[in-house]
Parts: sequence; C-alpha cells; structure tokens
Amino acid sequence: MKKKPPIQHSIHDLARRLNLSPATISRVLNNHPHVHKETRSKVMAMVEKVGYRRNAMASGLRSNKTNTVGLIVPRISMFFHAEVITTIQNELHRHGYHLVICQSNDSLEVEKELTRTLYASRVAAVIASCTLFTTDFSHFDVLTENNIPVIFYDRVPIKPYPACIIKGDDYRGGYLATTHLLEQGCRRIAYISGPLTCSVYVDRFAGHRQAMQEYDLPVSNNRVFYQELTAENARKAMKQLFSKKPYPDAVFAANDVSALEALHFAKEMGVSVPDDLKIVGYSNDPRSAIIAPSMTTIEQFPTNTGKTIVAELLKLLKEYHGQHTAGVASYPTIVTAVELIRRRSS
Amino acid sequence: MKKKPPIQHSIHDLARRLNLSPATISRVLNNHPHVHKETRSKVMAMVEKVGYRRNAMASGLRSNKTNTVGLIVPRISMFFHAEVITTIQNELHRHGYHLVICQSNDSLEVEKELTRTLYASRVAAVIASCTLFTTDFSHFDVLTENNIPVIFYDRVPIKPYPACIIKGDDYRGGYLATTHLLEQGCRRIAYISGPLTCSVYVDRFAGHRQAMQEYDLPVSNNRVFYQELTAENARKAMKQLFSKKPYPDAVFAANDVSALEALHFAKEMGVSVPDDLKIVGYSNDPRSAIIAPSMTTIEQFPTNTGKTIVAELLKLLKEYHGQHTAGVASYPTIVTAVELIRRRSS
DNA sequence: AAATTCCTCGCAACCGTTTGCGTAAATAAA
DNA sequence: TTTATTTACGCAAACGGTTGCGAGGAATTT
Repeated sequence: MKKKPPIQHSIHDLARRLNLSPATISRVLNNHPHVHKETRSKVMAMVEKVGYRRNAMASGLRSNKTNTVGLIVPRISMFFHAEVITTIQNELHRHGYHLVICQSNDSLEVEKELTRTLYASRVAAVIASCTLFTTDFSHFDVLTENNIPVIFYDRVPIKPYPACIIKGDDYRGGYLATTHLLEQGCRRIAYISGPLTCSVYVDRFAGHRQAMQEYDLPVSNNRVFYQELTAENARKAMKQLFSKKPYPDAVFAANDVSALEALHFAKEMGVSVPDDLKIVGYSNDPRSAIIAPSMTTIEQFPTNTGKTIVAELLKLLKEYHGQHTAGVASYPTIVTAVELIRRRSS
Repeated sequence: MKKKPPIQHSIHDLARRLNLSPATISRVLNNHPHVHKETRSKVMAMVEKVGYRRNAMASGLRSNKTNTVGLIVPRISMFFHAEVITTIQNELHRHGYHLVICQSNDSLEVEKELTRTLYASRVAAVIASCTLFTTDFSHFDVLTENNIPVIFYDRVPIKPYPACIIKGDDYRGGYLATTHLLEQGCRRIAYISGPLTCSVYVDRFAGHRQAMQEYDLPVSNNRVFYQELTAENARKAMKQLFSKKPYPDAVFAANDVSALEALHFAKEMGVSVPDDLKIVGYSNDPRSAIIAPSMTTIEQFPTNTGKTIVAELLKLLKEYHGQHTAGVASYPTIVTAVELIRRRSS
C-alpha cells in the first residue's frame, strides 16, 4: 500500500523535475508555438505521469478567461428544460466549455443571487430562462456591464434588453392550438394561461386571441385563467369552469401539467374526452403521449433550441473575445419553430 | 444614458476610494473580528454602491477553499435524479455552497473527464452517481488523494472504496416488489433488470431472488433480462417473453420506463393488465401514476435521499477542514428506505 | 504619569498561471 | 566570417484576495 502524500502538483513541481521553467510548462499546456518538440513531449509525459491538472482558478485569475458557462433555469425537472440543458451541455462539451447549471425555483430572489454568484466566478457567458415573475431584468446588468454575454431563452425579457434572445414561436403555438380546436368545431374554448408577467404566456395568449378573432369569437374573461401552471391551480380552474353551464367544449392549457390535470378532472366528472370536451396542452411532455386518451400538444423541439443557443453563444464568445465593442454588438432575436401534435384528446 | 465603462472592481479600488488598505476590505468581507464597526459599515456601503463582488477565483486560489460542490449524475432527465439534485441544490444553498451539475450521459469516458475537470476547479467536494458501466473507480482517486471528499449515491461502487456511500435499499425494493407479485398469486415472474455492473441492479436482483427462493421458485434464466433499461430494450424483452408459451404472469421491471413499455406492449398484444399480467416498476416516475392502469412501483423518496446526502456532506466538509486526517476518516454507508406503492397494474 | 493591554489597521508575501520582454543559441543571409 | 533573423526558453511582473506580523493609538491598569 503506497502512501501517496496529498500533493497538489503545480507547474513549479513539473518545472523542477524537468529542469525547466514554469513558463515553458505553461506554454506547452497552452499549445504555444515556439516550444521545442522534444521539450513538449517530455513535459506531456511528466504531466501524464504525475496526473497533473491545471488549476482552473489560477489560470482563470491570470488570464481573465474561463471556459465555464453559467445556466439559470427555473427548474431542471421541467421536461423541456431538461432536454435543452442536456443538449447545451453536450454541445458545449464538444467545444471545450463546461456548464454550471443553476435552478432559480421560480424565485426572483434566487435568480438575482445566482446572477451575482455567476458574475463572482467570472463565467464566460450566461444562459438564462427567467422566473415567472421576472419583469425587471436589471440584475443581469452586472453581467452585461462587465462584458459577460447573456443569452435568454424561452422565458425572455419582455422589455428591450441588450442580450441575445432565443425563443420558441409561442405566438404561433397559441394560434395553432386554438385554431385546431376551432376547426374541430369547438366554440366555447377555455384557456388556462400562465401569468402575463412571463413572455411565453403573453405570446401564447396573443396567438390564442388572434385565432379566436378570426372566428369572430370573443375571448370571454370567465373562460381565461392566469395562474401558475400547477396541477392544483388547473383543478381549481376546471372546478370553476364546470360550476355552471354552459360548460366549455374545449380547454387549451399553456402547459401539459395543466392539460393533464384537466383531463384527470374531466374523467372524474364523467365528461367524455374528446367527445364532450377537447383538450390541448403545450410542450409535449412525455406524459402527454402515454396518457389515455393521449394528449394533443405543441412540440417545442428542445434539442433544436439547445443547438441554436450554443451556436449563438459561440458566436458571441468569439465576438467578445475579439474586442470590447462597447454595446455595438448585435443582439439578435431568434424564433424557433413549433408544431402541433394531434392526438386523441382533441 | 450613462456610459459605464466596464470596470471590474477589486478590493484595491474599494481601498483607494475609502483610504483604506485592501487587507481591511478583505477582513470586512470575511467577517473577521477586530475591524471597527464604523469602518465595516463604510466598506459595506461602498460594496453596495459600486456593486462589488468578490472574485471567486482569486479568493479560492489564495485560500485554497471553494464553496462549490460538484455533482456527477448519469442524466438529469431521470425523475429520481432531478428530484435529488433539486433538493441537494436547495439545501446546499442554505449553507452557502453552490452546486455544479454535470451529466455523464452514462459514458464512462465522460465521467472520467468530469472528475478531472472538477478536480481542476478544486471543488470542495464531489457527489456522484456513476454510469451503468463504472466498475473501476480509480478515476475518483485524483479527488480522494487530494483530500476532496467524495460521496457516492444511488449507483455506488461495488468494490470497497474510501468514500461515503448513500444508497436506497435496493435489496428491499427488489424483495418487496417480487413478494408483492407472489402474494398476488403470480408464479411465472419475469424480471427486466439493468446490467449487473451497476450496484442498484445487483441489489434489486438479490432481493428478487430472495423472494423467489422463499416461495421455492427458481429464477429461470429465460425470464430474466440484463440490459440498459430503455423502452426499446424493454420491448425486445417483452417480445421474447411472449414469443412462446407459457407466458409470464408478471413482469417486474427495474425501472419505470421499462415497466411502462411493458404495459404498452401488453395493451398492444391484447393481454389484460392486471388480470392476465401484473406489472411492477421501480422509482415512482410521475408517468407511472397517470397511466391506465396506474403502475405499481417502488418509491425511493428522492427528497429524503438528497437531504441525507447534504447532511453527510456537511459533516465531511467540517471534518476535512479541521485537519488532514490521512485516511483515518470514517466512510459510512447509509441505506435509505424504500416503499412499495400499490396501484392498478398488479 | 508610566506601563500594559487591546483594538484597528497597513505591509508584504503568497496562492498557481500567464505573458511581455530579454537573451542565448541556432540557423539563414550577406 | 560577420550580421541579421529565427527559435527556445527563462525572468519577473502581474491577476485579486488572504493572512501573519507588526505598528500606532486608544483604553485600561498600576
């Protein structure tokens, strides 16, 4: 049993062992030109031998660069986000970056704290999907002011903000879902929306309204709910909808959790889906495919979203790295496609 | 429109503005005693004013301490892990630590790389749930040898390894599920297991076997499958099981994805569940509750697991911080409870 | 009033890497 | 051979905080 003392190797150790200077070791590790081939391989051999790993803090401190990207997301358990995150992480990994994943739990306070923390660790960039209640985005200023690029996705700022924005086509999603229900003959369509403090729900609602308008139907206030999209809230909304006639003939829910709960409620009430009530959800959660009847929903193509985010991010990183263009940088808004998935519930 | 130049404030800036030394600023930020109350509040005011945030890299470099904990997990999209992670993150946050979440995607190579990366950033500790195929754990040595505590959970080392281990009671889970099926009168029980390179499947299988043995039933080789627990593989297994009589009268699957696919297959085949075939899954994935018929499964109490992990972690951090006890530290193995949830599928 | 203690704060070295500058040796050009 | 150029490497100063040591001043003791 060897008793290895817990030595943290530094380039000074390596230098001593090889009769070289720390500078040369550093140059080898950074693939600088102008180091002799033989020296390089000697160094690499020693690196392997002692299992040296560059201290990321020292490196980052000196070079003022990190290869860590921060991500802020409401919760990783949401299917859409889990998929996006996985894609981002895999893509970034291919380009030598690491990802720090943080959850805000839909708390504005936590989100604020996270931006500060990510700034403190001087991440190379930040990707963020905001809380439901983030209407003021000034806590991201500490990042943008210090030339740390920010990319918002999915839940993005409603007001103009100097950052790249990548969002699903929520307007179209809302429009497609509602139009689909209208085409099925529904005329008393209820809509369970998220709070209108959040970009995605603003857009989905606009799409919904547009579709209703095209059929000359009013968006009646007692058939629309603005609430956090939990199962409990969905149940409350359904109770109210079915508290007095005329009952709605369709429910469009702005996420699948609500749609699934609506379906559950309908089953309990003995309301036949899709005959007496048609339901459409949003996000294509895996549950929506396996429930009976299977749930019509909107596919958001999370993998595609993830790839788009990373592509833009890499552009930004190059841009920022090139020069400190004070605010001249372009902040594109990219809208990614969505698609209606027709299933049995409608 | 103010044009703030992108200044990264340092304690030197603050010191200059306040006619103090950087040392004093540092002491204020670290809550050292022996700083004058008035000075302290002046400094804090300035910190607030300019939005100063301590550079984590510089701090970590000098003090050789970080408040970042690394987490390696096969995939965040697995329900159990998503829940555990969320709990860990919330708990750690309360104690001033941050969590870096990394996915191995069940790739041993990625897992190895991640341990090196986490070592490079000198995290305070690492929490890991291994890939399906990790049987050699020497890539974690770089951490333990450098006094970075490691906690394994769920998928833990099979061989002895000097680290804290926190695992669900998989033996009991396998036993409970199988016994339940036996009590329902099943005698031709098929078992869809994960590969036996992975601790959890070893234990679940042992529990399964024990239950079978208590009923004097053999564990017939052509009713047991060792495979990655994907829907595709589950389907293949089901095809084989139903390729010739006698058909099994029950399927116990070591995760819910497989169990759900088994149910799906049975429906397609016109096999009535639970009348002709009973099915039990593992993990209490949300899908198992909403499918029809709802799926009997094993609850693992992920929140409880997460809390246990953090509790142990904090102990370890204190311990390591106190002194460099070379290997004298105790490495407890903690087994957390599981529970059978009876539903309609059995 | 002198001596002692305590409080408050500055000095400066250090953490591990990076990098501009300088220099010696090797090579190419004159 | 001399001069100019290139190559290979070392020196030393940063990067932003932390912390042991020591000094000056105020408060306390004798």
